[in-house]
Amino acid sequence: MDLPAKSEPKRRRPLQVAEAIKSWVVERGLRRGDRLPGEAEMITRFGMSKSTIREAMRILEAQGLVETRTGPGGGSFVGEVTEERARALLGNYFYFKGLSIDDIYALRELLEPELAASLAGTLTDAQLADLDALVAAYDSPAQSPEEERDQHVASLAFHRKLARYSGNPLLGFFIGFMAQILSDLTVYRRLYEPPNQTLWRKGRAYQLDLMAALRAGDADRARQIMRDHMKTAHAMMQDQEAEVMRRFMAE
Amino acid sequence: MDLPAKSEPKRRRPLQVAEAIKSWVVERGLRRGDRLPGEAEMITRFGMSKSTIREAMRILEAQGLVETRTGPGGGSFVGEVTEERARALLGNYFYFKGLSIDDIYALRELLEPELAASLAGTLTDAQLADLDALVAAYDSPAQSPEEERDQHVASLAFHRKLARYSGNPLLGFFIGFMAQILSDLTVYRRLYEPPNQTLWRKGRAYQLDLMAALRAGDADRARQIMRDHMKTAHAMMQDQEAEVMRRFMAE
DNA sequence: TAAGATTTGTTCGTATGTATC
DNA sequence: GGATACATACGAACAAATCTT
Repeated sequence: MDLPAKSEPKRRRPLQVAEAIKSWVVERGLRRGDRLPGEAEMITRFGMSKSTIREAMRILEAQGLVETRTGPGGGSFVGEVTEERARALLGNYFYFKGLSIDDIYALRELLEPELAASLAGTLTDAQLADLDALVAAYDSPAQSPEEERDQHVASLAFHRKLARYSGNPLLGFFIGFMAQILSDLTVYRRLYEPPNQTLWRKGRAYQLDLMAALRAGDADRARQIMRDHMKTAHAMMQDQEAEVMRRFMAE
Repeated sequence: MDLPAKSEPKRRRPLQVAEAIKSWVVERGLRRGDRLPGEAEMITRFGMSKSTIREAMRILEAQGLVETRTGPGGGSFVGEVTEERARALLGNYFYFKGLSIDDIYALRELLEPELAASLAGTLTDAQLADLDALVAAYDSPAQSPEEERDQHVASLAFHRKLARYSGNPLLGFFIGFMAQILSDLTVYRRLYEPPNQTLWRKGRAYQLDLMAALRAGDADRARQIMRDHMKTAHAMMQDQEAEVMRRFMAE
């Protein structure tokens, strides 16, 4: 572990220590769950105080890179950054950016159809069953605004799950991120009121058609269904206030 | 500012404080540069020790949400998350994910052409001049592997700049993120050796054609040029080792 | 330039909480 | 339950940075 030169200015030491530990993890190719030196050892190795070391660990924890446990056998461990945390951290960036519904849908309309096409015929029975379970939330038309909202959130969960099943981690993350934003937005404001029977019928039809195409391995049809779906969803939300993300995402 | 109940278990207090401060910032709609209470006030407000408060501030700093300065008039301030930091934090997520060249180009081929099309005819003279300056790095064929590498990095900077000029922050970030990964990768491994005259001619031709289409406001042509460009670039890198991102991104 | 004021940054000793055996 | 091993929290003293005069 590189100690920052003892002659370094006596400021921002926690950050320096955090960066040193990061490099150390990379150099050794450490994996999730691997052990890091304990507080006591860090203190002697870096020649810095307990507080400084602890602040460094908080930095790494905040980024999701380490996890810490107390007790015997405890200590700090390399911690894989979860998708949830990555979404939250990226969400903080867009908090200040004034994202619009149009911005999000411009991308969804590009990406979601390709995702659907790429998944056609590749899903396992277990995965298909999971998706069916989410579609089941659409079984009957919503009787109240609350139910309508729940159905919309379930539909976004459907897209997130599709995204996770993608073999492409980048595509999966980008789509999951957008679904998360829309999902939060839907819960925050109460969109989609009042309940709308025609809308329900359409939404359900899309999901069922898509599942059929996915099972059949018909990529072109899956792509086309998703394209139509996105257009409809976009049109539906278009009237909403333009600016989203006026708060930080949950961690 | 919500104080976590004093009866809370005596663990993870810095994290609780950090979350409380986040909510406080959101509730008040604070903007970049707005002042946060000083250490002394936090200590009394939360009834916690200096160390705990400081660890909380390190957490927020690590996420890019606050900045801190010493001295009179100093203190902690709301700090807008920079694009650079957001890229680094998201990069940490993909560090563990084993991203492949194909993953990245699958998305570039979808997104970059639409970016080019959306920018056609919308750029200011100053923006066009900035882009020209980057194209100038391609003026003459590379004489060495180092020069070749510099040219490729310059070309990725060209794409990052295009992305920044996009009116869509989401599209801009996604494209910028991918360019950053490829740029780091190019510097890290020494791809594209030995120098290749034909490649240089092609790369230069793409950039010039694209600039012409952007100036002319010809969206369809810009899209098509970018599409071809992506296909070529993908093919060029396809032989490279599949796995990228075996280190953390620079902050 | 220098001194003083103000605010964060760092240290260290002590005490406490928590999980495992 | 007691012993052990580890992180967690506290607070007072001191260092460093930076603004003002």
